[in-house]
Amino acid sequence: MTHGRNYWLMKSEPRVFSIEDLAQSPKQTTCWDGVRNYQARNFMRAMAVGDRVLFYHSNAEPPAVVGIAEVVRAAYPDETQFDKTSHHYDPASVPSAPRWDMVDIRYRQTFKTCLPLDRLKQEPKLKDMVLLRKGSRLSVQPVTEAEWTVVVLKLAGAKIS
DNA sequence: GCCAACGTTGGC
DNA sequence: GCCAACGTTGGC
Repeated sequence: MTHGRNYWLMKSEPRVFSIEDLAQSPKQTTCWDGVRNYQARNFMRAMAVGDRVLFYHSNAEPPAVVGIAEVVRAAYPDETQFDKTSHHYDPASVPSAPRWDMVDIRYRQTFKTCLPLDRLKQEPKLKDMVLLRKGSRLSVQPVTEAEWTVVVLKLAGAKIS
């Protein structure tokens, strides 16, 4: 399982954009706009086409990893930063030096049963996951290959994807 | 709806 | 460059 690819986790509020919404998007693909945190942006800049993403529902009942997506386009400028009508408009960003980037991700699968945050916390091998760190709010974060394997194979019982 | 944890802003 | 004030995130 050494594909040279990297693994990530991305959070979305299902009331705003759920994994079902992703599955029903044109080409089952969406651009991940609106990220306005430098650390999260830098992780997106480190993404490559083919990287895998755990799709996480935050502010949900229960909060949970619900499935898998993949990166289909590497980082490029998020146009909403220049759109005055956008909630994500950033007046301090200029087109000659865009401050905020986004990537495109495509749906791959929804787990038969979601993996609630509580379940992840019970797994000793996941104790160092960024998601489980106290106070961690990063909406885009790295996942190690070992963590990916535990989450996808052991807990979700899915085929590696 | 509460609030702890964290990031950002801006006065000094 | 410090730090108080403020805004946001996200579990509970």
